[in-house]
Amino acid sequence: LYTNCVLDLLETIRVQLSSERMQFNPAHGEIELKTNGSLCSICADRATGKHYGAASCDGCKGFFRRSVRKNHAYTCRFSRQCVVDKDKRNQCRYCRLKKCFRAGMRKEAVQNERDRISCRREGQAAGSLSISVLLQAEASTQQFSSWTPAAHSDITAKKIALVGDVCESMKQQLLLLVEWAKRIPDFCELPVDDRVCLVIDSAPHLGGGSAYSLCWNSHDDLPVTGNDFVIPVSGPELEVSKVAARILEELVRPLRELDITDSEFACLKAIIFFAPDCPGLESPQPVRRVRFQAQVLLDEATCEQRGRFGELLLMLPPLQSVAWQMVEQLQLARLLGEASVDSLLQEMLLGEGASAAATASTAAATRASDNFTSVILPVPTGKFGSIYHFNMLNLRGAFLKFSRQADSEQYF
Amino acid sequence: LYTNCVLDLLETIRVQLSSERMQFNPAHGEIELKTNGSLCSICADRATGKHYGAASCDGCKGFFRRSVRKNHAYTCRFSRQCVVDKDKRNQCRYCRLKKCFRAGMRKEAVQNERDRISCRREGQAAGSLSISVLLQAEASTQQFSSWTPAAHSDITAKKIALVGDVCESMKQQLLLLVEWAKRIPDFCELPVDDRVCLVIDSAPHLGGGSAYSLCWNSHDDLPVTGNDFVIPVSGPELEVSKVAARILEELVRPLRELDITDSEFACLKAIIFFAPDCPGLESPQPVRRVRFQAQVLLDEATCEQRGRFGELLLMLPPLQSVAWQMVEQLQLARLLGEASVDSLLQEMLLGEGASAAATASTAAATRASDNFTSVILPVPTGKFGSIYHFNMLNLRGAFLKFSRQADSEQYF
DNA sequence: CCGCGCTGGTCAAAGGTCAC
DNA sequence: GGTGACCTTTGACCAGCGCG
Repeated sequence: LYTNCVLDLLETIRVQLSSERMQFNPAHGEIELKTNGSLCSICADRATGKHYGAASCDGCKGFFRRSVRKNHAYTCRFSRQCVVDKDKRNQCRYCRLKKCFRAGMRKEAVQNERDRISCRREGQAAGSLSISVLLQAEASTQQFSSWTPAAHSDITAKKIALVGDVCESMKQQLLLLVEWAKRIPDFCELPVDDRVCLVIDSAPHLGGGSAYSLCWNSHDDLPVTGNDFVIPVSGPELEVSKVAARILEELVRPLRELDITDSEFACLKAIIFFAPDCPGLESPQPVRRVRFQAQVLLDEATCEQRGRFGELLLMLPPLQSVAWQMVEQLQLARLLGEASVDSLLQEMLLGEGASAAATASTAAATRASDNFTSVILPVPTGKFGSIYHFNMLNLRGAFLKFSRQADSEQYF
Repeated sequence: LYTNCVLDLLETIRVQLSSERMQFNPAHGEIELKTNGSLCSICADRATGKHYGAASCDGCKGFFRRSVRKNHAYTCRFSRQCVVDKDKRNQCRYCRLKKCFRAGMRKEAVQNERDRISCRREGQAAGSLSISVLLQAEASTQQFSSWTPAAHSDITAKKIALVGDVCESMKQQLLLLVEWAKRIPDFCELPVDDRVCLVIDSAPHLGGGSAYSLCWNSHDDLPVTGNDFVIPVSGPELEVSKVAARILEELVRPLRELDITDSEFACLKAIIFFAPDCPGLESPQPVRRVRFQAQVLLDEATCEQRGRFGELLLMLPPLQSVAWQMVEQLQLARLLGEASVDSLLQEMLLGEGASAAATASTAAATRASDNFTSVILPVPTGKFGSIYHFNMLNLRGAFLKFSRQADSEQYF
């Protein structure tokens, strides 16, 4: 459950970061079309060719070689967001090296002595999981998402999110999560019961929380939900605002400072999703194995930047904590009768009260999922009855009821 | 404009030619002693090469750079005709700078400021935190603990832990935690309020979770508390047993498989303790810095073993989750009246109901703390009143009440 | 054969450091 | 706070190697 929230939070940050990048470089499209190969992709100086995997100038080439050779560990004196251009490229070596890696330079391309280039060593012996698989899964899921960063220019036109809107956003993210998981071979090879377990358990982390912290407006520092609502830090609903404040402070700010890449984001998402401690898991070992592969991939994706891998992994506890609080707030609001929690989401997340209204309210979602192919087989009812695991929210029970409904099989 | 370009071009060619000449003339040393090429064209000191367009010594080079960088406007106290030589070059800045320009120095050749090098202080620039500091803190704390691993040969002789026993164990761990923190210089340098925050906030994690998961009996797979009780997986109290099962499955088993070393454990403990997201923290940045150092230390302590660093960090989410559940169970038990939670622990962890009995029941703990030196200053009462942060457990409030008690200052 | 692309290396002249 | 002897980093330029 909490994993889903976390994943949702991540999604929001990722989208925001990509929109931020577009804001800061509005004309990069034209320039790169004309002088694609002649500009250094790190500092925009005149490039002298491809070096270590990226078009770059002699300066960045030499800098990268020296840094890799001497195994330098730079530290940014500011907030790891320094501008790297021709004039300022020598002002922060940490950010320059970071941009080298980000531009595609690989430290394996730096040879010592006069080595022959050992070209064909790059294999996928580490397992079937790879960065490209994760990135592709992410890209495939993106097309289902109705939300686009470019559309978020006018913040004042957006409605303020109430608890119900947050729930709706989480529901949408949940559907996308299933699609995402189906794109990962390791997931498909798991036992069907465990597949259900993982999706259900990770819902709040990836479906709820992550979407918020990622869809925040860079101008106003306000989180934006997947369905185009603004979550105000001080709004009409105190619970929602509290969560928004925590998202900004504990998740958005650190991730913004880290300036997470797409690859890193993809790995982090997989690490959160493949949770071996997921309650009710029949065979945790395969899941643990996949998570191990994912965290090793993340380590590689951070490109030897001192402490970066650790900082990214240390996002998980606050992500879990915020997701937890978010679900708790939703339940609280429901108990107080302040919001009309969608009955589907209620079943999925809160595990109480099956209602007849569920069928109607899930109609839209069902239509959206018509194109989805089935990977998770229909869940045999009653199989989960014996499983009980302490949890503030009995999600498995909720899913059981949900899966008994006729139209629910379409989600999987 | 064009003239300038031409002049610049000429200068470039001239520089290139002179450097070429030097390359082709390995015996230039003798010759240049006679010619003006080895003399600073500003002060006639020995030149160290061409700088900013003119042959000059290090002194004039540095003077010119500083003057240009800081955009200094000097004035001559005499008639702008001062003699500038090796002895008198520091007597008039105006005339020295004038002569620099006249000798051919161009202010365009002075570049922007670069990144710091600061390689000399790298030995201690990594921070005062080190493995040895952490190991020493751990060792110093151990002596206060009454529990010794060797004494645990007879598992059958131990009593089965009830909720009350677990609480008692947590209270002891809390006291040890304060002692441990005081051994870390970075902790002592924090503001007093933030020190209190960290201790209180990490109490469930370090006082509860990790203490149990690490004090387990290797023969019988049963967790053992600090005060020599066994936590049964299937015991009279269902809540306790559930926690025990999770501890074994999610914490003990993975840690046992990893075979965590003392150094790694010490780092992990510091990473958990220095939580920048700790509610109520005044200045999170120093805490984040210390945690960064700690996680880098852990990375180094894992000795390049593939994936080991990640696996260790991935212990934190389940640790947080178990700690959370444990405290929740204790509160549940208290509500049901099944256990007599020690009033001190109740205040510290559950944040409710100050009781007169607290003084009596903490007598033993107070005696034990007589030897502790005071590092955290007495907490000014009322200072935390305005701080409120959503938490399942209002620990800060609990601590406030606790700190108002007369004997509580001894703990810090 | 020769040019091209991408390695490696060199070292003048930039930079920064820190007792004085 | 400036000075300057002393050290590190930068990047324009050159050579070597594999390839089409």
